[in-house]
Amino acid sequence: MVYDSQKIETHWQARWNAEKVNHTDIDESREKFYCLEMFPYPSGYMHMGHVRNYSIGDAMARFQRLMGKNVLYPMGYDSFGMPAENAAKKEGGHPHTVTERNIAMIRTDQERMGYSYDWRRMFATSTPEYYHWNQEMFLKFREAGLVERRFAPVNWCDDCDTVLANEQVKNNRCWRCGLEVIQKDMAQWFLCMTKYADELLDELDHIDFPENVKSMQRNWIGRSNGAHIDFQVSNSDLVIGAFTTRPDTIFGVTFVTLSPEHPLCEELVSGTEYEKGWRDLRDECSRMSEFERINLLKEKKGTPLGRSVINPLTGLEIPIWVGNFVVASYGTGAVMGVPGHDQRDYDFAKKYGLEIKQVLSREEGGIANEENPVFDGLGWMVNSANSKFDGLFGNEAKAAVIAALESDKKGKGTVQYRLKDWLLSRQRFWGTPIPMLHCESCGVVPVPYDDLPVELPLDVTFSWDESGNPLAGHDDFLSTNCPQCNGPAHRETDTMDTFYDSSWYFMRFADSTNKEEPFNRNKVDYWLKGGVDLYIGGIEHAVMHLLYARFFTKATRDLGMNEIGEPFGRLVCQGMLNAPAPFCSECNTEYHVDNFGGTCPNCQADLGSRSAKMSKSLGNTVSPGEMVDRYGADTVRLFILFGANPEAGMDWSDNAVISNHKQLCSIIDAFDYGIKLADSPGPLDSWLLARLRLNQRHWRDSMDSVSLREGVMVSHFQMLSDWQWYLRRGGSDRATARRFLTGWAPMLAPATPHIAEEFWSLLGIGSKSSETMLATHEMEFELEDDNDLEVLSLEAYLREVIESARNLRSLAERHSEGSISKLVIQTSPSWKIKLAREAVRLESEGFDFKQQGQEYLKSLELFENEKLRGEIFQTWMTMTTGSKKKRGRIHTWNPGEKQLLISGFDENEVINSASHFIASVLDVDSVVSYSVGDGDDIGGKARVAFPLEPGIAFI
RNA sequence: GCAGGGGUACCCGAGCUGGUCAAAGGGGCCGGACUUAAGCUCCGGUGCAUAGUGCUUCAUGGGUUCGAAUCCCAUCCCCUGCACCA
Repeated sequence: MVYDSQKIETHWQARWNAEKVNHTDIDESREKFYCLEMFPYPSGYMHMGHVRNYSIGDAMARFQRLMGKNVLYPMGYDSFGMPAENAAKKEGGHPHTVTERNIAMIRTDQERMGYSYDWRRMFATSTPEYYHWNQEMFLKFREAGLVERRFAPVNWCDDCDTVLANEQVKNNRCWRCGLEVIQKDMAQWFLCMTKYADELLDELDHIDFPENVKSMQRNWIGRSNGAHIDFQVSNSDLVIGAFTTRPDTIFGVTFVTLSPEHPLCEELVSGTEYEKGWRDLRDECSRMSEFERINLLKEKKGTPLGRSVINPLTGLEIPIWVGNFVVASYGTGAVMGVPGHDQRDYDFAKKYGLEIKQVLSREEGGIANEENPVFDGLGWMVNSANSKFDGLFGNEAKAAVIAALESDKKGKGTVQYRLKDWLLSRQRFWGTPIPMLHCESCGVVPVPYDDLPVELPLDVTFSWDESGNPLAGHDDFLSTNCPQCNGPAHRETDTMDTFYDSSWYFMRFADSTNKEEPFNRNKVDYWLKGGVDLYIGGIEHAVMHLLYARFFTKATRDLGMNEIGEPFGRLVCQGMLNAPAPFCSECNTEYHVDNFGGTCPNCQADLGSRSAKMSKSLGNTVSPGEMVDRYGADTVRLFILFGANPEAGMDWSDNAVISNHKQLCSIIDAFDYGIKLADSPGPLDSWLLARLRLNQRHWRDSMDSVSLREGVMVSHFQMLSDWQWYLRRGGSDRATARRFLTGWAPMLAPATPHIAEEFWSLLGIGSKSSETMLATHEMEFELEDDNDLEVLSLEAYLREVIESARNLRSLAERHSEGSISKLVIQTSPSWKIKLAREAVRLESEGFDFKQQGQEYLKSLELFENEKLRGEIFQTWMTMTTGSKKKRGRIHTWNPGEKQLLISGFDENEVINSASHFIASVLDVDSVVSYSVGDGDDIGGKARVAFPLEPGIAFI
């Protein structure tokens, strides 16, 4: 068979399509499997990262179909967002046009790869058919009290001309364009995600996510238990609330520090000599970029406010300061200073000469001394103003302080989160319009359900000259009437964050053509029971998308729309795809591939090469289309899956791609040859079929646990090398080959489906209708035979003997004068075999060789032989207890070898019947094997002959 | 600083519920066969020693054990996330 990948692949893609083999619907009689890849943004052609993502998903979807599961495997497009707007500006068109074109491009690429999506379910989020339901759910959330419109300082990106959610700000820079964000006060729409903070956090303990993802989400939610403590300002009604995780240190508070932006500051200092100091510090902080402010090396700075507060438990007055290290947005923006037990407070107190008080002891009943670095662990309370606290430890101490505060109404135990509500509104065009109106008399009013969807106008022209949101200047869109008073009103022009779209798309896939509601509850409950069974995507969404989607699922559950709770069962984060890039080891910098072979632009050193993440900026990308044209989709898929397990990073290598292509060619040769064999049963037939059964089990286990690399290793490598061994050993039977190939073809399907389907039809099994195609085939596994162990072990024994002989051959050459022409093998004498059987039998009965072994040996008739007695003893010990260095053979023989020993197989027979083969493999003229004593002791090897380890001599 | 994940032979990478581990598989490199010829295909080798058993190896140093790549402790280094978070 000539391997024309283009022809084979397009042929089968057309057939699968025509026979609708990938369509799935609810089938309660079968176990379901929902396989999903993270929603792609259609930015044009598919890139290698996509290829990796989908090749993993498709392999798993196909595998699960072979296992008889009812597989939901959909694809769609997350098509709202900025890039389409920018592209439209560039071209002077509409984002809608750009988006439709890009979707067509990526879909063509995906189809060419042979991914087995149920395309009937495909949708794009930028269509009114989808975002209609975004809007409806928004209104439902609002009715449930989950939507708020608040005036709040928000993160603003000037380049993107919009606000950003907290999650979308990385190192104070926009996650999309990298520009530094600034703070702006604006009225914005929020989704109250914090109401679900506890559930989002606690459920992580029960989800099958990778640890690093869980860890990132825990960090992000950032729950800390502690106390809110009210400090009354002296001679005033004002109260400063502070959050602390260490209420047990309350008696060590010697000052209170406010953030420079704290609203009370101005009131406290205005008109006093301290006002200037505060204003200077505040202005300095606001001028500073966030990057400078979080710089650890930066010095702590503060200024007193000239006022004091009262410690609620001691009644003592302590000064109020302002500190540049206090973050306004965390907790209350005020911190109680405990320099005795907090390093940061200690440094601050030292610098400004504030009092330092130790109130915790390292030992029970001990005392507390000033230490630097400070003691910030849990300890026993000492020096409390109220001695009833002294001696309390850790959590007990915290609880006692909280109880005292609560009874005095001066504070309470509380929980603080780092997680903020989800800032939903964006001042952009290409997103879901927020379905709200602003009425002059009624205020903010929701659009009635019947008037949904609020559609984006298509008669808008984009250009770089226009800044801001085109909706704000579009009168047809803007002006409307208030549904309550029928007076004039204008529409909300903010649109939704696109993460909203991807927060429920996995539920829409269960029912993507529903025109009455977002999705039918029964369908979602069927497909999403236990969550998406396998979700594959990048680690970059660990916090944002995965957290939003989890929140959404819980919120819709509480609206009665489903019963799921957690959207994703098993999550797999695929590793990076790397390719070589020029690298300067001096500057530790990678450069564009154009610099290959040149010198470092910075230091002029010769550039080396290093693997780096594929990126446009380095130019080290590889075009999937080009690779598919050259080698075919199956080769690209095989390379991707065999290159590394899904979670691991992998390096692109042209050589490896070529060698994978060769591997496919070899597999084709195997099928071509195997299919043409004539009836010729032989001794190797049972071995080949036993290997098939063993390989199938390994393969199934590996695939089942998404260890695709191991799976492919069995299906595309081990199976071939077993087949080749069969042929080398003279196997050549039609019926055996057919059974083997029939069992093999389905194993090839997950990674290389086209070639597998081709084989299936070559075998004459498939291709006639959808029922007989491999794509819909449910795999049957041959039961493992009781004899398999022995059959496999016999051949393994032969390979072991050949292996040992091969190793000895080169040594033997050095010691022999002429050239080597003959191999003489002496197998162990029968008494050694008897001992071995005896040892194996006893071992299986749990016999204690250390205690009773020698005595038992002496009881044997064999031991009467005085001439052999020494050797018998030594052999027995080697078999049973072993030496200091090496354990007894009864512990190192594997089950198969033990089986061989017990079965009483004849080593000489095995070797002699394969003598021609052994001779050819070892390049000798003849091979002869006999038991020690039945022939000459060549080379004195009788001595080393041991059961399963014959003496080997070359002459 | 906190948290998560790592450090295995020339490279990538498995193993890591302790013994069958000088350590799978692939790449690279070396050798052989085939061929007119190969960058094709097949076979073999790839820590050192060696007519087999021996020695030294799985970041470093200790420990547990009859026995450690695997378990425990400490140290060093790398990657990722969070971070003057109270």
